[in-house]
Amino acid sequence: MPAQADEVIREKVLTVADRLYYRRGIQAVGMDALRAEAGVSLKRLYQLFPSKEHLVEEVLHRRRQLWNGLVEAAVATGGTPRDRLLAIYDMLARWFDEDDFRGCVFINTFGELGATTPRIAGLVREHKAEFQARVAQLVAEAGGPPSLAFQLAILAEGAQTTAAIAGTSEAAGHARDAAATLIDSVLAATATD
Amino acid sequence: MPAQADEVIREKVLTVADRLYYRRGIQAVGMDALRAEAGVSLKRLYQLFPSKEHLVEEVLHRRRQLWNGLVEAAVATGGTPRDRLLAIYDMLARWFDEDDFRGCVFINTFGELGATTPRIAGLVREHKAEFQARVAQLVAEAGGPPSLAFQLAILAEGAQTTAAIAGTSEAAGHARDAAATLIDSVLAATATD
DNA sequence: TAGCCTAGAGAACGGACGTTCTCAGCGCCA
DNA sequence: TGGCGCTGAGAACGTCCGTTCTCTAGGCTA
Repeated sequence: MPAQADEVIREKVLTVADRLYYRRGIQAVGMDALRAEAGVSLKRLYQLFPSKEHLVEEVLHRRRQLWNGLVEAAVATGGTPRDRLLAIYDMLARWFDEDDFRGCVFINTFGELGATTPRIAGLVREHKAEFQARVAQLVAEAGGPPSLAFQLAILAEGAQTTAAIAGTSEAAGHARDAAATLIDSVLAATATD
Repeated sequence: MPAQADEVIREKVLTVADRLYYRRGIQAVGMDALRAEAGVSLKRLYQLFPSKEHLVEEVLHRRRQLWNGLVEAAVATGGTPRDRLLAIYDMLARWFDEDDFRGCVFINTFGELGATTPRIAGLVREHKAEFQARVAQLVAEAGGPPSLAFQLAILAEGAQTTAAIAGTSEAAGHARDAAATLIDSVLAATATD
């Protein structure tokens, strides 16, 4: 048996790394813990990923795609542009309620490594910029101005941070309510133009 | 000369630790770097603080008092309750514009140590709860409901996170605008009751 | 002046971590 | 069958960190 195909092992390692990093923090999870949990030899680990930093970057890349998928799934529910924007906060509420929720990976990673690892800080910045751009697109479809998109993105960030630290999911509902108020306020104003 | 008084050295160490921890992250700053920067012997360091964790807790305690002072100073500018609430976001804008701004210490520390050090996670939670309570008090004085206070607090958190990651200070202005909209929306609604 | 207490400088210790190396075992092809 | 190359297991290496220990020098008291 030629061991498992590289791609399968890669996925396994990335999945395990994502779970452990998210639960305990990146610096707290050594390559050896990863090896043990994933059932892979250290040699193979370093064949697949040249260094821990490369591995971390791939984990973040996967998280980014996962996040984008969640956003698109929420937005795809259809309805009015207003509904589609608010669906993002409903998605947040479901996420916050998961047992192992511990905040936004990117915010946590920025706090842990942003100061010492510029590459990682850049990845986090790109991810957040991408989300902001998506929100701006949805806001534009709703006929709202870019400033509303900024406000809605800030609400989403604040909800994630607040839910993580407080350990409760209620922030999602409050953010949703605030978003609805902001959207309606702006659309009412433009409607009267 | 009996060396400097303990209290003076304590302050010096705490000031240096705060600066280095904020700039580089806590785990990235060893006790030896602290010793070098503060010009104190390791012996004295461990006489003043029994462990690194105790030192970190004191640094966070000082940051909490500093933050509370900034909030009170902003709020003390007077004006209507609405003005006093919005003054918090003006304070944020000034803070974000400082050269060495790198986000909220508590959010960063939660991301770095929250998963592994429950005591520190607790301190962060307490700090954020205290801020929320203060906002709730100001909202109550403005005649608004507790839900508005939640929304305003989420905006403040989101602004801090967004400004830190993006490296720009514009989030404060957007958060302020959103806060004004939310406040006016609620007060208009209660005014019609 | 003699002895003692304290402080500072830095070595030392124990452990953790990222990364590399060794070595024994096993499949594969000539 | 015999050797080659790859594999996994884990030891080893170099470094760093939190914490403690040692040693030396100097000032204060008697």
